[in-house]
Amino acid sequence: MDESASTGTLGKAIAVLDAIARAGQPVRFRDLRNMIGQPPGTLHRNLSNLMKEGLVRTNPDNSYALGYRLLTFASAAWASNRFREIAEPHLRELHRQTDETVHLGVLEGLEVVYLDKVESRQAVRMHSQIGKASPAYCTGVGKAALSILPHVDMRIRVNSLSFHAFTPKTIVSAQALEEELGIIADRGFAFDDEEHETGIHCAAAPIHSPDKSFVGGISVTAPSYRVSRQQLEQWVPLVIEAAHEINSDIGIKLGPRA
Amino acid sequence: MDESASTGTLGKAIAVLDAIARAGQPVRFRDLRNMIGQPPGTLHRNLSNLMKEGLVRTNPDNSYALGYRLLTFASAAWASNRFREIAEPHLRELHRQTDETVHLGVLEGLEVVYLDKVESRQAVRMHSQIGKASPAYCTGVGKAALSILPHVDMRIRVNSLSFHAFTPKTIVSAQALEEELGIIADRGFAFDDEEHETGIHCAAAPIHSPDKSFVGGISVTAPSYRVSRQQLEQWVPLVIEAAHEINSDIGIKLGPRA
DNA sequence: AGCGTTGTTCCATATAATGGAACTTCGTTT
DNA sequence: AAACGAAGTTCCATTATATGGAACAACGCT
Repeated sequence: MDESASTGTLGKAIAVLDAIARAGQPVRFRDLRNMIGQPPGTLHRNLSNLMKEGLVRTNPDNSYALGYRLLTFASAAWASNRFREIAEPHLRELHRQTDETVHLGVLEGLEVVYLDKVESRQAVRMHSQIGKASPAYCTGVGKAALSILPHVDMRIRVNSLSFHAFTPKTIVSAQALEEELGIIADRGFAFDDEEHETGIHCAAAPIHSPDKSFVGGISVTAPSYRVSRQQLEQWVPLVIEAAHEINSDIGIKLGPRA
Repeated sequence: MDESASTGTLGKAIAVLDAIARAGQPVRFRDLRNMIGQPPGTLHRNLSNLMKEGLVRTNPDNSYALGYRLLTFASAAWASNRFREIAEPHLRELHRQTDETVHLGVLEGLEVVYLDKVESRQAVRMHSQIGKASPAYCTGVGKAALSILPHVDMRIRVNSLSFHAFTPKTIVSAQALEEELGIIADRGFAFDDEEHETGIHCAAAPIHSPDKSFVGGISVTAPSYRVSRQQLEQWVPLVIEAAHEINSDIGIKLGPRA
């Protein structure tokens, strides 16, 4: 695709942040050198600047990790997000109806970023999923969102994907995905049938702002062993209804042009 | 603090992000111009670059908001944070013992950033507090953390504070704060007696890595109407014990030099 | 203790940011 | 609806900053 327009100095600095994020654990200077080919002097200065800004911190063993200020930015981003705010009561209602985990996600390029989550038992990590980015092609929310894109846009994205078989059921070809998206577009909802994680399936429906500047989806997720496919199918009308209400609310609360 | 060393281009870009974050709502181009005095061309390019990087997004009405990628970075920062991970079971235990809200925070300059939270009823917004930055001088965790800093460092920070009386009980002078921090340092724990928010008080204890590269605290917070000062005082040993265990675990799990 | 590796500093050069000004677009008023 | 003013965008010569090779320092391993 056309990534022609460069973001210059900022891009290099963010590339460093991104490398640290992708590592998923504290990384050493040399690891970063291997991940992004910046020369020592440059990398060192980038890290130094990022540290001064609080976006990167060091551990005593000279390993680098993401800084706490990122949490502060994310907190602000989350708290001020109107779409999330509008969707929230509907997520709660959907959760009340199903007693299963409900997600709100937004399409960002080829990925879905989860904006909110309501889950039954706060069992494990409540917030761990917020902000998590997952591939759009193997998640319910992602497929639902892709399905409502203008055809040209959708094809461009589908054709720039590189597929990975997370499970035996993961869709791994552009043709198969396009076909699936066509079906989803027609019926207005998507299933994720253990395509991202074995034992987990979900039903999802797309949401969007009137002008499609915001495209995402909501889903009800459950473990296959506990919730049957039939049960999931019975929830579809609820998911769709919630999605429609969110769309309607966005139109009302953000104005007709939103 | 000595912020003398500039972060150049990156700093200007982050200043834009920060301005959007501080606004707490979508802002227009002209608002940003007023907040940070960047000339139109420069501001426009900064915004444009930040958008290409996914750190800023636009609403249809040309207002700017924080981008979703910030959530992804924060998610990674949170998930990979060893201190938080180590503290977590102790936060849960403290919560089990008190049945009130328990916080973990880290000192960042003059502020406290909340890294984790365990609360009784997941009533309102579970994650809303994670990543939130609050002034160190009027929060239990903040005062506890400040109290264990080397004296020089502490004085520098205290003297660069600008105080704001959030409530009638807020400490608003460097002298009073230093005195309070001395008391806290001696006894090893802090109270926040409605200093940040009327009707909310808490008991806190400092935590830190052996080399003080990480300095923070934990607290039990409760509404004054429901939990008396006496009750809070009875919890102090529990808070201190949890803090000691966290300190010990950090020493063990991150190695003696951590 | 010595050596190889990892991380840091320096500086002439190349590159990207700067910001004034001209231009376009949008929203508002008459 | 047209005209006006304000908001936002583009352009480009100038200036400031990033670049990265190389020399240097610190660390950790045997």
